[in-house]
Amino acid sequence: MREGPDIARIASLVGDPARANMLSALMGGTALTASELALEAGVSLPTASSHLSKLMEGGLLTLASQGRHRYYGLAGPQVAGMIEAITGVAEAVGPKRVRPGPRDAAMRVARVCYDHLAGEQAVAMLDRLVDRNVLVRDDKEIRLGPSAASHFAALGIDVEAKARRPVCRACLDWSVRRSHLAGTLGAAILDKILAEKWARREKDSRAVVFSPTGKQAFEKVFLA
Amino acid sequence: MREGPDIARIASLVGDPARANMLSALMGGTALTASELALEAGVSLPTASSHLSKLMEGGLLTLASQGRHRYYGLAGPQVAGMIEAITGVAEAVGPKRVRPGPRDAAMRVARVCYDHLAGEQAVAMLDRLVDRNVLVRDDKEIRLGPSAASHFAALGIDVEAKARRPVCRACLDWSVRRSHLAGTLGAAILDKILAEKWARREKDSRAVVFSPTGKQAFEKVFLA
DNA sequence: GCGACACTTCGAGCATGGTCGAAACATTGC
DNA sequence: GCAATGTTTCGACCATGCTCGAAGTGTCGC
Repeated sequence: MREGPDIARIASLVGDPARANMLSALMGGTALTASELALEAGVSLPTASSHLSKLMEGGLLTLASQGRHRYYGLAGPQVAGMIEAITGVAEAVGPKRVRPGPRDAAMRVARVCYDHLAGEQAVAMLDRLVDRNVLVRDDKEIRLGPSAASHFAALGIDVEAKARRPVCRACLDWSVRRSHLAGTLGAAILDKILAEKWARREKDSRAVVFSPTGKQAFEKVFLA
Repeated sequence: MREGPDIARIASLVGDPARANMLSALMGGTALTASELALEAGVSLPTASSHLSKLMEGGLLTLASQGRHRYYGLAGPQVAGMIEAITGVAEAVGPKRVRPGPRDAAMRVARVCYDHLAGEQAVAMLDRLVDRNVLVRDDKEIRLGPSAASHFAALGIDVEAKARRPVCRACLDWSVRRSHLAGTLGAAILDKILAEKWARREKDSRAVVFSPTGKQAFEKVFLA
C-alpha cells in the first residue's frame, strides 16, 4: 500500500464533470460567482454550491466575498498548471475531436492560462527569452538572467518587486506540449499585452487574439 | 456548458484510491504485473484487473504481454507529468507528511524494483558497467558488450540463457532520476546479491540493506 | 422594517461504480 | 495430458456521492 500525498482526493475533485467544467471556466483567470459557475457547469444552483464547497475544502479554490456576491477563483498557478496538464492528457488520449474549428485554432496560437499567456506565442516567447539569456532555465526551474531586470524595466515591468509567488515558473502548455512562462512575470507580461491593446480577449473564451499591429509589436519586443 | 477535451474522464481515472496507488507505483518507470499492482493498491486481484482495464481504456497505460505475465506501464511521459502535477497540488494542499524516516533514506540507497536492484547503488553499478564496456548503451537501449559473457560467467551468471524477457533493460530510477539495470541480467544480479548474503531485504519494504562486508564485496565486483 | 436577490443547507431519490468470491481462461512446466 | 500459476470475467452486493426541490440564511435597496 502506498502512502504520501493524497493524489486520489485531488484528482477525484477534478473528476466530476460539473466540477471539471467549473475549473475549466475558471482557467480564464477571472473569478466567477456561484450562479455563473452553475450555468457553466450545466447544473442547478444547489448542486453547484455543493461542488464549490467541496473544491474549497480541497484547497483548489479561493473565495472573495463582496456583499452578497461571492467570487470563486482558482487557488493559484499550481492548480492552473495541474488542470493544464490533465487537459493535455485528455486531448492526447481522447477520441479525435471533430476537426478543430476557428476558435480552437485561435486557442492554440494564444490563450489565457489563469493569469498568464499560453499557446504557441507564449512558448515561442519563453524560448526566445532563454535564447537571449534574459531568463535561465535549469531543468524544470526558470530563473532571472543577469540582464532580466534592465530588460523588463524597459517595458515597465519591475521584476524585483517582492512577491510571495515566484517570479518565474514553468507551466506545461497542453497544445504545444512544451513549457511557457507563468509566475508574476508571466502575469505582468500578459497585463502589458492587454494594456497596450496588442491583443484582446475573445468573448466567452480563453482565446487571446492579436491585432496585426499588436502582433508586430509583440514580436518586436519578445521574439526579435 | 463547456466543451473540449474530457478532463473529467481522465481525472476520475486517477481519482480512485486504488488506481492512484497503481499509477504512483508505476511512476518508477518500471512496468509491473497485475499481481504486483494489486498488492501496491491494497485490493484483490479481480478488483485490480478491473481498474487496469479502465486505465487501459482511458489510454493511461500500455500493456506488454510476455507469456503469462502481463506488464503494465505508464503510457508516456505526458501521463507521468500529469501525475506529477497532481501530486504537487496534493502535497501543497494536503497535510504535510511526516518527515522522511530512515526507511526512506535506505530506499534511496538501494531497493528492489520488481525483480532487480534500484537506487543509488544500482545507478552507480550500471554507470560502471558501461564505463568498463561490459555493457553498451545506445540512447535508451542497453546491450551486452564483448566481454559481458565472460565477465558475468565469472560470477555464475549465464547471460546467454534464453529468455523471453530482454536480458538488459533500462529502468528509470525515481530517487536518482537516472537509469538502472533491469531485465533478466538485472534480476540475476539481484539474485546473486541476496544469495551471497551481501544484503538482505527489509521486512515489508522495498529497501535493500547491505551488510558492511557485503557492501565491500559488491563494490569490489561491480564498482571497481 | 420589508421585499428582492444571492447563495447555502437539508432531505430524499437514485445511479454509478467499487468491491470481492467463484469460476473461467491462458500459459508454462512436468 | 495434468497440475500450477497468473490473469480476466461474471454476478451480486453495497456504499458513495451526484442530483434537485424546498426551505433557510445572509445582504442589499428602498
